[in-house]
Amino acid sequence: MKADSLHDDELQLTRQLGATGLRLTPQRQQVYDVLLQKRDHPTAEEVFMRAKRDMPEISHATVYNCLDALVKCGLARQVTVERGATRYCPNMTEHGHFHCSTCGTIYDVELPSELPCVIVPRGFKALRHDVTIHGLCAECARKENKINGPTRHAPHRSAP
Amino acid sequence: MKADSLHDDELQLTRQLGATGLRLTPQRQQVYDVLLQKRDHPTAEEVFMRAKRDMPEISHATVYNCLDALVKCGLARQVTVERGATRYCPNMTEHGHFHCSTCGTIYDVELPSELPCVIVPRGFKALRHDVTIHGLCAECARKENKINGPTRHAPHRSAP
DNA sequence: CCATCATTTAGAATTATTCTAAATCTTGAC
DNA sequence: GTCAAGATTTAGAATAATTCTAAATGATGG
Repeated sequence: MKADSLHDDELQLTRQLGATGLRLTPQRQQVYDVLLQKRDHPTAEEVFMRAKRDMPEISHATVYNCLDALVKCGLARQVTVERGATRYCPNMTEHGHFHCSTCGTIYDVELPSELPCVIVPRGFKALRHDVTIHGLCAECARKENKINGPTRHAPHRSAP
Repeated sequence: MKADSLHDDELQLTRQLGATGLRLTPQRQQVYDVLLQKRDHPTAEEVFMRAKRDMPEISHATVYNCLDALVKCGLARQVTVERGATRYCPNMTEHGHFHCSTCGTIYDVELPSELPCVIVPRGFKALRHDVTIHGLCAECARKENKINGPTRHAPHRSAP
């Protein structure tokens, strides 16, 4: 299964890059692998450091180039939940992001299948969307309760 | 009406800052005024330049401080739609943002009143959310059609 | 009036991203 | 195959965005 999915990923990479008029290069493959290996929404800098372990000559500019190429060809998304470095996410299924304001961790969260349509002004052309929930992750919420005393439980959900 | 709403804004500012344990200062007032005067989602740098017109001695760091203070006390939101400088929005009513990928302009868009709940993992505490739609504004969509030839009209809406 | 704490300031420092020019690689035409 | 054209990578410089620092200023409570 592992080998198959690796093969699938590589196939996808070739196909999607090709369809966008971009070449498959060892660097782009390496950057994509890094994204797939640890899906913790790394910054470009973090991708750079991880990619260097296997490819010590890779440069900063190349990592940005590769990330941009992956975004352009539809294999990764930029994730911008707060001021500071942009993060990258290779999960291209429909999902949102939960951002813990305390520890900064970003979690993928499922979005309801029946999403309501947002009416955009006449003539505007909507292509994609991002949904981010800000709040506290379980661990940080627990720690906060210890300090401030527990509050009544709100249901574990949030609009939208 | 103008004077009244200005007065209201200032009252709000004092109240909200106070409730958060922050002081009302001329700089914070000036930065808030700048946000209210032109609601085009300016960057900190743009706020800085506009604030300087009336308050030439104001510094960069102070603008960041003031913007953070306004965000903290609930009078402004950070808007992060893409890589690069964070933008600021004093519209605190429930709304999303439309980001034109071509010209970069950001528009406030209404969100449906009946937003579905996003289920967040057990123990997580959701506090607020951001919805961004990416696409083309009317003008950029029109220009693109001129170049590529018109395509069939998609309905002017987008999930979610 | 004094002590304390918050805020502002200029500018340095740091972080994030983009740019540049040269080197390398790929591809397609011949 | 060989060559030219164009794409990609590289190191490092340059720029942009944000944060930090230490000193000065301002407000508040006793």
